[in-house]
Amino acid sequence: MSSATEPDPILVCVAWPYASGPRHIGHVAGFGVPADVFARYQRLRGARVLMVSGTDEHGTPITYEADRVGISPREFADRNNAIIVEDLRQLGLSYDCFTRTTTRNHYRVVQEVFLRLYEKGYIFTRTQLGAVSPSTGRTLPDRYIEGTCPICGYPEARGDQCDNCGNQLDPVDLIEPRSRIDGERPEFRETEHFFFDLPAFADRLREWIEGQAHWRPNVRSYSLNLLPDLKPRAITRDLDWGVPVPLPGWRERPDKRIYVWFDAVIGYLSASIEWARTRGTPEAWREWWQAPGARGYYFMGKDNITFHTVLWPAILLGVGDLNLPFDVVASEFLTMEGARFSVSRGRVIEVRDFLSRYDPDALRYYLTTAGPETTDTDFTWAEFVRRNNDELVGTWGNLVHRTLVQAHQNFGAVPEPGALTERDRRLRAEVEGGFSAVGGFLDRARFKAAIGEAMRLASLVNQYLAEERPWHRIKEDRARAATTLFVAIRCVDDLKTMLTPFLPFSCQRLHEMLGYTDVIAPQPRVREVEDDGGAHLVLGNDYEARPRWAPSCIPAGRPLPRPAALYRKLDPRVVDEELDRMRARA
RNA sequence: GGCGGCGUAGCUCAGUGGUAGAGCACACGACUCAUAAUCGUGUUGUCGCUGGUUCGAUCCCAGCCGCCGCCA
Repeated sequence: MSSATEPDPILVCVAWPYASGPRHIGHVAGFGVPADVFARYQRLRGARVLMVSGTDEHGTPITYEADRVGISPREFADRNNAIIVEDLRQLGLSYDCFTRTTTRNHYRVVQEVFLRLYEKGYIFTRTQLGAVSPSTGRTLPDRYIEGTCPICGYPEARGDQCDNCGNQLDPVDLIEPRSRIDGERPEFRETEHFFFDLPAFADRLREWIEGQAHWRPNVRSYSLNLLPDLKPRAITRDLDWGVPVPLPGWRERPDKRIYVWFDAVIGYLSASIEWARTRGTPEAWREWWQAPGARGYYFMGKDNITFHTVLWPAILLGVGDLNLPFDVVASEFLTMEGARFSVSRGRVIEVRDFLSRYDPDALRYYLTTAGPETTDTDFTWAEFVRRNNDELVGTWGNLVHRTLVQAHQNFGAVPEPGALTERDRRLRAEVEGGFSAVGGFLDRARFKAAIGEAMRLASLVNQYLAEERPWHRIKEDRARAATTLFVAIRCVDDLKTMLTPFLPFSCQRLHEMLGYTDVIAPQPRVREVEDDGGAHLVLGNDYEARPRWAPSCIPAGRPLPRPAALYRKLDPRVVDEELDRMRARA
């Protein structure tokens, strides 16, 4: 039920990081941090939020990487899952359930979805020619095959296209084809696959997408552009690593698995179901997936738009009875010191590496204010240090510190105010207006604008202190200084609430410095969950949804502890140190 | 080859059919409570190029140049 006082349920679906290795800050910039800011804000305004994701662990790349390391795909996925879970925990991403695609629960849900679509006639079989490695018996994806281009004679054309002449190719046509893995010549065999009948949904998708006026324009137009060319899409592969096809005669086959893209998007649903089962309320997921007022927000990088605006909605339409996405918030790409992230060239900074030297809120601040929200943006160490020192520490951290130090030293408590002046009231009104201004931006997933407004208000409070000069005034008019500091503390308290979605760690510390004893920024925990005999890691927690998105009522007289700095200023030398590290990896 | 994006002050980026903004950098001033942080004032631009639509375009359209991405 929806009403003005109780917001509708909010489902926050976050793209599933691929477990082929540790993730870098570009990955979390695109979906992790924005999604968490959004989820935390929604909880603060009292909405019931369910935020789900997990590691995406099937697919050919993982089997190859595992082979290279000499372990099984499962072991390989286990390792990376553990690393990624720890990264996300340290970043404070408040998932309700961050799981993985190798759970029994996920297999079951994927197979149910498959069967439902199959029974409705949206899935059919078709025979095609596929490349197979003779020695391993494994299928080779087109881009893992190279050979001489039949059109221009370029000797290193890939199976899907020739980098020299740009023509699209079929691997069967390559002259002297060879595997990029081990150089051997692939065999081409007939193979039968299942296809999902996407064209059957083209009209419904068009009608639906055209109605989504609130989407980011590029997401909407990009998606509409895809529709005229929709073709049936393969949803199985010749592979032994993945979800088995749940049909008689297929289920037992060791060489046929559901294609990773199909199983991964279903993870949103399976993770929601896992969350509900684990907490002993197996039907609770329906509140976010079937209630008419529930809204699903999907966060991802722009490379994933197709899956979230076309493929997944088509699956949902085919299954029926499940809500389509309300918004698909796609971010652009982050680059690193002027070029794409490149693991092989050392142009990369992994999340865990970053967090071993810098605070999570410093990274969250940077990724929100300078991240790829609407256009590609570049991460540079110089800009990271600059924004940390000038903005996070200088404007906001310093406002908190100067205010609390003065209050603590002179009064030991929130000072008792006298009558507020016109100037006092003007500042209070402006800062309190931030709840609707910042909130309005956050409701529309406009994160840069939201944090920019909060920071602008912080500057206004600094300006107010510069004018009122309580440190000077206190010598002749202690009562007036008390009022000024009282006003400033209430503003700081307001800004703390507004900044909590962005900076949960430091705002929780500030919350306590202001004498509160409860938790405003709960953090996720890692725990083991039993799953039909196996166990897997889950990142999550029970977060309260309690309305706190409202002006400060902090009472005068409340004792204040001695304040401590919220943030660390960075030595500009770290820029060169980090650049040296990067060069050393190259 | 098809599709799409981007090109705005030294730098990073906003933005709007009516001749353009923020932060940083830079200069000067104020203050000294505060992690030498803060506050104020000021300077900076043929809004990629060429045409078109319009009374008027940086914002609409076409072509071009440059950078980038996606798809096949």
